[in-house]
Amino acid sequence: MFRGDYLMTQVPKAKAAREGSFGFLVQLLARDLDARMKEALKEIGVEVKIFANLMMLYEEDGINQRALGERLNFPEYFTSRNIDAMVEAGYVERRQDPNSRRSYLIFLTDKGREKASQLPAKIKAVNDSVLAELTEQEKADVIKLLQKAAKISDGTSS
Amino acid sequence: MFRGDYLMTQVPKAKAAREGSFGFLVQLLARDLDARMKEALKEIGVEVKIFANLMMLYEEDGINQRALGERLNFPEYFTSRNIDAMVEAGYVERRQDPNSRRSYLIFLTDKGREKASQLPAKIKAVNDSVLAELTEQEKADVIKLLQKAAKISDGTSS
DNA sequence: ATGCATTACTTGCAAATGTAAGTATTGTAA
DNA sequence: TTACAATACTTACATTTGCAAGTAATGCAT
Repeated sequence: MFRGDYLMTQVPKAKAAREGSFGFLVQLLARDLDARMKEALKEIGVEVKIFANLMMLYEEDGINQRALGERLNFPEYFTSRNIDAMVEAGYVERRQDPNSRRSYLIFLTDKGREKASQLPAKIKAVNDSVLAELTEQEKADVIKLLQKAAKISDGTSS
Repeated sequence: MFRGDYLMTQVPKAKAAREGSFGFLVQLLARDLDARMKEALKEIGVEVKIFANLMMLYEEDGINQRALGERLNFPEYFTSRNIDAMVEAGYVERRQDPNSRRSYLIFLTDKGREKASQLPAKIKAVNDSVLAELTEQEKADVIKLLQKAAKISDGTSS
């Protein structure tokens, strides 16, 4: 066992309170997810900070930076720098929006598309590993509940 | 409506994929929680980065930095600097551990305890506001499921 | 009791982040 | 048409972060 156990007197109550807090759990899981994602992405040489934008563009490119950021709830400055990094990595390119000289449309390069194509499997693997303890039904349930909390309609409109 | 809508062609599928991802939802909620907490804490003049440790100490002080960090899954350097900040704010004090000259025990000051006493209400308010769309049963469900994912036993052993 | 691993904590430094202020372009209203 | 607001994006600067390396004290095996 470990020395310091004598400090543990009367902790259970505090522990329960904290671990029963939605906020605490979400923060804990967010950090865990992030660490696992970082690991998984290392295998394909993609930085974790880039991956969300890259995935987004894989689903639809030719959008401007503002639109890209909005879909991920990222602030603009972040998207701006993120795209700098992706351009530098050779994953995307900025093209002038034919309708506005103040905005760019972002397009994946072939290299970027190739990298992005590897992302869905990684994302799924990480999500599955974090949710490994849950049954399929429970996974569906927790996602539905989180969507409700995040005020995201679940799309199933029938 | 807003210009740029012409860009939205064929987005629904991508949107659904992203919003159905556990990881995406957790990150989204984590940022939301953080922003709301920051707001709520502003009212009582407590920095968000400090609040978790302060809350922890309110539940039990007189523990060392390592133990404190472990309970929150925070890295040591973070706890170290966090305590610096709390000491500076006059919320806690470091006392030599009578059993070891290489560790400190952290105690709340009266001022710190007073601040900390205001935290539970704030935490509850933020959690409630994020989970406002859910019924009581759903709240309990989502917390239980997240605990299971985080491999935290829920304590109810019977 | 000596040497070496471990524990507890801190810190230097490079990189990442957030804020606020900047540029340039476009919309809009008198 | 001109002036003022709004949009799209960038960047300077101060702070925060994270890693790795540091200090100091302790445990532990020989």
